[in-house]
Amino acid sequence: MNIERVKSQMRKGVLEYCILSIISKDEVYASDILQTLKDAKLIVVEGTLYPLLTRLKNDGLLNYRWEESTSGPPRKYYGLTEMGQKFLIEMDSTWQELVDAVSHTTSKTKKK
Amino acid sequence: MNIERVKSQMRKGVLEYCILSIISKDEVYASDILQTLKDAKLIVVEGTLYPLLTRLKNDGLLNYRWEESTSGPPRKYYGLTEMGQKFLIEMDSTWQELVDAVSHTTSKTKKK
DNA sequence: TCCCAGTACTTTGCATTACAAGGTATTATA
DNA sequence: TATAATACCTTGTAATGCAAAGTACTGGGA
Repeated sequence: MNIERVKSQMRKGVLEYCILSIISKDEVYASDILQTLKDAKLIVVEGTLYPLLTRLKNDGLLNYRWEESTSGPPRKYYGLTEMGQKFLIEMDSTWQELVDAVSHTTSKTKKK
Repeated sequence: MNIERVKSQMRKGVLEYCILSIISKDEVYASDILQTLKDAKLIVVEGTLYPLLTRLKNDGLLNYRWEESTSGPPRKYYGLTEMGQKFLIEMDSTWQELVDAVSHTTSKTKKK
């Protein structure tokens, strides 16, 4: 048991939420997402992100278009589907409820 | 993909944190913990909680003492070890950092 | 032309763990 | 003795983050 494992565990739950949110703001491709998450100190690696994007796409929350790049292979630019937008709104509340629940549970007041 | 699965995923990461926090406030046994979590709308079932308590105990964050009950089998009352207390403090920051990271990532402002 | 570096996307295998479901043990009551 | 209530424990499954390795496209230099 170490604090890194805990951090990783906590990240897990919010990854999809953050990724959908990032995509909702801008059409982006995988490396953009990695960079944005890294800027926010949410460390994620390729092996995590790609399968997750594929999953979200298969679930109908995302779609993408190929775009040629001048410096390498073509990129997949992702965007939210209508369903993805609705889902994101639900996730907003879900996250907020969790934050409230945690702050309730961890408040300093003793019960009893 | 459904919102329930997402909720469950988000819960995962904070369960240990919440449980340590609950135990830090009071010596409690499993049913107390379940009730407290339920009150905070963090749904957890026995099959989740017991293995988790055992894990935290094996990691040296918790200890317990048996106490006779007047209405059934004896109960395990859990308390935090010194190490558990230190760990809880680290988890406080970890959680706060995550909340900040998420709010940063999901803020409405477009980058670019 | 052939190789190499850089970029981007994909796949495989593993370890962790929440949960459902069922099991064991103790006590009180009928 | 049953039965019910309470409490703790175990097993099997599915999901999934991550490390590591693989595939594929582009452009520049020998």
